[in-house]
Amino acid sequence: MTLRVYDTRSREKRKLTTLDDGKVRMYVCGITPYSPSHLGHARCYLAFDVVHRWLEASGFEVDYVQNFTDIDDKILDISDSEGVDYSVVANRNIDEYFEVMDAMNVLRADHYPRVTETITEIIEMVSTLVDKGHAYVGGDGVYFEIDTAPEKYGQLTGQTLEMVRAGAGGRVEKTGSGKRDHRDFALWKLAKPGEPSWESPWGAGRPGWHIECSAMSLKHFGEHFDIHGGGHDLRFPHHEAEIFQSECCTGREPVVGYWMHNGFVNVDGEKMSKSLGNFWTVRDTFEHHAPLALRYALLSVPYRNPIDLTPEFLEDATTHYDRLVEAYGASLSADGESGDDLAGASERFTAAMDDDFNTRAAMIEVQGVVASAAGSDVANWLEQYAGDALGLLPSSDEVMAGLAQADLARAEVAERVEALLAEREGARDSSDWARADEIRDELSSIGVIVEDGPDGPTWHLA
RNA sequence: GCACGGGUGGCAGAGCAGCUAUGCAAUGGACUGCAGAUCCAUGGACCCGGGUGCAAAUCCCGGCCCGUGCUCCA
Repeated sequence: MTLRVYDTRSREKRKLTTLDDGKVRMYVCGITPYSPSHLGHARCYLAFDVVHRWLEASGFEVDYVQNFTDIDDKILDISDSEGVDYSVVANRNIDEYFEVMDAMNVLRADHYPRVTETITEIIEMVSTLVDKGHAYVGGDGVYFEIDTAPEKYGQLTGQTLEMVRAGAGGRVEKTGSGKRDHRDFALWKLAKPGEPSWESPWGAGRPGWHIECSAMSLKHFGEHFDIHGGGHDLRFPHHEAEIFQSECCTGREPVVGYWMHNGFVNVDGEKMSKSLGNFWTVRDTFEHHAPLALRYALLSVPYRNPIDLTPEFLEDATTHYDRLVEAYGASLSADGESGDDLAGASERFTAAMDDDFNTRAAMIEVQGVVASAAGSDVANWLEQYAGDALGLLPSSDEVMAGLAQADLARAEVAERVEALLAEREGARDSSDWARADEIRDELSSIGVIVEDGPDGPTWHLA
């Protein structure tokens, strides 16, 4: 089996070969914590959580770094309006991020560097770029000069310098007053009065948006690393800017072996975004769907494709997720094996995941196993594939506790239900359907669902 | 406008050259007083027009349509 990964830069799936055999260095652009996490964040970090898990399942040692952009214009806007320090806003949303991601079984990365803890390295990197002539000091900050490395333009998006100039029209003119060329981008922004700032050779200020990722990856991984991930929208300008910064700083290229970009979450066919006002936070979604059901939904489309989110889509996923947990619970409680041959499912699952992490195809195999008979072998299979690899299962303790609780709840009403059912059977025997249905309605009103079968009625709690 | 990606059954959504995708829904049957659940079965799709193949959702060319990027964004 060969793991193949789609690389945005070469626009093809390539066998994964890493700098050091058996080891993967992976950097994923993290959030700017100025608001609670939304479903777009969930999709991204879920996607890379699966990458993380599958790389480990495939025997790689993974060093996973994900940053927090904890100082930024939007954070400052909010901290100003609330009259609190920027760190209050950032920390609040970082805590929230971890809470919702934990709930969705997202494994922790190895490092979560923050911009404000990487200032020294950022200043060093900017200094090097200035020294090498790739950056200049403008009136309001330090800028990277695109024309010093024009050959690096468009590696991820295919755009040329001329296209960007023509296409962006007048809109870019207003950004960055100290730029020589509108395509240049800020490495260091000088502070305006009252803004939080750090001392630098160019005056007090803070880092531009792009430089942090270059500085952090250099700090943690060195001049080259294997996988760089992020949302599709980050390809330009953010990731192309990183290529400029990192490669011009170290002189080593390419800085990244495989660029991976996840597709968007859409609502009614349009990108979900704050500016369109059509976004849902992760927490909102938890109101109606279990965290792992949401995970199920977001993994049921391959990570590169857009997901068009609808209530039906989420309900569908919830149905499947419930079935998965039910099958897992039944298999945990089962004596003996199912007798089904699960080898084919394992093979197809592995082939699917090896093909650029095709979670959709892999989950079809999970659905197949879910539909098979209960047994300890099924429980083991589900733990390995649906659980460890896809992160879709609650712990066995949790599932067993859930079953025990359900038994308890059932026991509490059992006596009364059995009495009513006995009366109903009497009514049915004498063909008194009105009375029988009346009793069924009564049971239904206290949350008991009655189902008649060949061996008499069975019941369960709604 | 330019760049990148996509257009598959009622819906969601895989497949990306030859073999039933799958799920939900639908239809028929079994079971049933009815309902529900379950089981079995069935139908139904590849945006349009060319081209290359023995063979094309699948590759190539040309349209049309949609999304994203070109400005902060996962």
